[in-house]
Amino acid sequence: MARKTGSHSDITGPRVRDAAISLIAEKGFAAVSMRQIAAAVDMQAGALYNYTADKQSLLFDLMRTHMEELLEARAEAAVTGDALTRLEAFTRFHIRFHLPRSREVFLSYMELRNLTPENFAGIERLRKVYEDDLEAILIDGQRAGVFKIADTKIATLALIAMLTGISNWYRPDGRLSIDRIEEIYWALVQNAVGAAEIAATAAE
Amino acid sequence: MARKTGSHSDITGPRVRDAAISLIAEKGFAAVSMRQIAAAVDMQAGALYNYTADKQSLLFDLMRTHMEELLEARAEAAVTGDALTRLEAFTRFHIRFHLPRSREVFLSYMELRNLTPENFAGIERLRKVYEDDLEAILIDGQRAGVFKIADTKIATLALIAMLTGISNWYRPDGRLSIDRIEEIYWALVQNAVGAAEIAATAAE
DNA sequence: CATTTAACTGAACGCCTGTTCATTTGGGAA
DNA sequence: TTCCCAAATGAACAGGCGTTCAGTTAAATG
Repeated sequence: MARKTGSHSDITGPRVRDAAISLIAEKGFAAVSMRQIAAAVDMQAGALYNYTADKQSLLFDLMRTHMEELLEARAEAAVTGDALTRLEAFTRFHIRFHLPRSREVFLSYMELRNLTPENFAGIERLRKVYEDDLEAILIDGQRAGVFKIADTKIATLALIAMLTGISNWYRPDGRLSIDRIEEIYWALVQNAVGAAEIAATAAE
Repeated sequence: MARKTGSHSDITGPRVRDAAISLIAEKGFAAVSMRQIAAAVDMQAGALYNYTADKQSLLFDLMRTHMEELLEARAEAAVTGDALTRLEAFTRFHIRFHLPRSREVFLSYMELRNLTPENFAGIERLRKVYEDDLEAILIDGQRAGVFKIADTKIATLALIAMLTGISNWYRPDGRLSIDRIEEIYWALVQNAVGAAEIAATAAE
């Protein structure tokens, strides 16, 4: 046996990537073998090398693609307006983008240490773009007196950690809908940056 | 060669555990071999089996010990008083306990999926005790009208994710001291649960 | 329909894996 | 000082690892 009926790189390529994402998210990069990935798409391990140079490149490609899709989606969902409006847009975007991608989120946060130093630097650079996007909003709001933040850099990391943590417990069939989660976290974010406090004070 | 001069299980045991924590935190459980751990303490791989039944038990012991030390330290640092006071104590305790234990934190959050189902259940049970501790504080404060929280369960997870995220960027020689980090995060936590807002409203 | 090319197999490579065990040696007690 | 046991060694086991490649088959091209 050799080439399979109906086989096409356009079809097999995405299937390989999808199987790799699932397996790596479940077991971890180091714990998943090329033979396991191949078996998941009903192939022999050797055939995977039509789709990736090696195992390391496969991991990097998955993570880079995830980060690029994140930045691209964020750019498309860009919003203008005051800091509070933009913070709300960021919060809701983050949740809506990440919740349906629990495998990729898991993978991207867990497998950084399995990247070579060069590949790691590449991913970190993309991650920093996203963080800077949020920090710019916080700095703006701080300057406008709308937010009350002790340290915008720390607040950025704290908010992203809080929001990304949703992926650790969210289940599509769980107690809370995505809409409800958005509302709850938007309230938490608003409070955390001191926006609610200012609002209450202004209402005096 | 066989038994080494000055060798004692009381000494070698902790050395093995410490080397295992460092290596697993750095590379991940699946990526670290028993031979690598043994080499870090200058032994042969076979000798490790004087200290652990197998590789899986080693991981489980490391994680269980970490969680038990967390719960024990938390019990010792217990504070009575109103919800705000106890929330502050919890926040500061969490930071002070976790910051010097970045390896264990990393390991405990990353390697859950490498536990067998039974071992996983054991660790999750301990984790839940800690989460419930925080949620009890939030529920109390909510009832007393001191906190303004949409969903105490979610707020619990959000706060822990935010606080534990510190371990991802904290460096002992970094820009911020532990004291300063405590202050910044206590302000964020206070805000997030709506305590600051209540305070501001009351000051009208 | 003939030819080329893309997609895949299956075997092989050297190396590493967790774990076991007979054997050896040092430490502590009698 | 003799004895016993704790604490290691180092070789061996069967099996899995990432990766390569000659060979085979289906699809695409003309």
